[in-house]
Amino acid sequence: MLSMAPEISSIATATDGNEALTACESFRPDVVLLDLRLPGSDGFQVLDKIRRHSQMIRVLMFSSSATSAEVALARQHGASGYLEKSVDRATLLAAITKVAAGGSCFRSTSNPHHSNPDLSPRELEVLSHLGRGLGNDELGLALGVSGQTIKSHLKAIFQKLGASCRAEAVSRGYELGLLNASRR
Amino acid sequence: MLSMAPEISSIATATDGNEALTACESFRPDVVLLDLRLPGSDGFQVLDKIRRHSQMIRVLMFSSSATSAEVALARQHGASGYLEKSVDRATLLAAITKVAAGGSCFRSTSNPHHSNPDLSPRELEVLSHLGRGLGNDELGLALGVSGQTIKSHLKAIFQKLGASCRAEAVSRGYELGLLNASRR
DNA sequence: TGAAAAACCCCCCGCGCGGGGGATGTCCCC
DNA sequence: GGGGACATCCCCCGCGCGGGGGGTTTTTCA
Repeated sequence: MLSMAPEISSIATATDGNEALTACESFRPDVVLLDLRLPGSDGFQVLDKIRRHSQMIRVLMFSSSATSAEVALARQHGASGYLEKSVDRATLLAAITKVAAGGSCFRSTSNPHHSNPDLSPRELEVLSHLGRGLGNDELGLALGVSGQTIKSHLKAIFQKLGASCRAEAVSRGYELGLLNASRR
Repeated sequence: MLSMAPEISSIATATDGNEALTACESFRPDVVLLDLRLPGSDGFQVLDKIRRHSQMIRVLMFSSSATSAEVALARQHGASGYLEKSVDRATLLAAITKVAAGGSCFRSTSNPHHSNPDLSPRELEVLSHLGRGLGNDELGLALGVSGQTIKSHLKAIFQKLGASCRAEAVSRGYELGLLNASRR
């Protein structure tokens, strides 16, 4: 996959953690694609060592499965992203270039058009009220629609933002500049 | 506190002077936060050994109390700063980055300007992970405690922030400056 | 040295959230 | 006229959140 992408040069490969570490020292890559399950050692340990050795090297975790706990751990340990191995070529390449540019990429499997999460006006309005601690019905009351409608909007919001719950949607709202702490 | 600061990586911890010394040799940190009262040895002795071993490593003394004699001693022995343990999060982080950049920080008493609904360090850490869409058990996994403990912390967080759910807590976190959108 | 705060863990329980199916009507634009 | 995005509304269902109790141990600090 990588060899066919003109904007990416695959400069080294490794079959275990030690190889990866020595390769990092030798070749100083911009991005490391790191498997979680490695022969002999834990992927997170390798991640730690790479990060400890150089903050310039950005690490993209690459695993066959993605439990949210593992994704959180990866983020905590300083990974720049987490991808399932099942992702398609375009998603993988996009993730690598994004990470290389200093960005992060933690959930991209289901939503290929995540670069600009254009929420509809109504969805933005719902999002802006999410941080008030209201239930679906109360929110519906505030916006003049039924609670079921709020649920529908929320489903769309979650998918577009790559969120799994209201709290994450709010967080992403702030991260993406859709929400602003000063205005309320 | 440190684990939540994106610009700072806590690369090692030590429980006594010897551990600190070996850790310094192994990890070559930019800055060492050094407690004055250490089990077995005097903090100043450890400070001397670190400085003797490498002038590149800058040491920030960290003590529960700060007599002016101790502060003066710390300066004489080559410490780059002296902080009381009661300092707030912002002061500590600012001091570390300043020292890392080659500066020094010896002012003991700091601003009582503390309008924050003071969450405990652990509560702040939990709050900072709330926007990731993790459940209580997953969150506990990420922080190394049980899901029940997360629930307990959340109860306290909700009460202190006046929030009724995770989403509202995240929102208040951003409003109060406890969370920052620029962390990645 | 002792009280207070913080961190940790456990129980029960109701119900609302989130995820899976749908449907309908309105715009707009090709 | 038909396709697409948007907005509205409905069903079912599992389970995890939030709220109410109860604890212990460790750390902090006066």
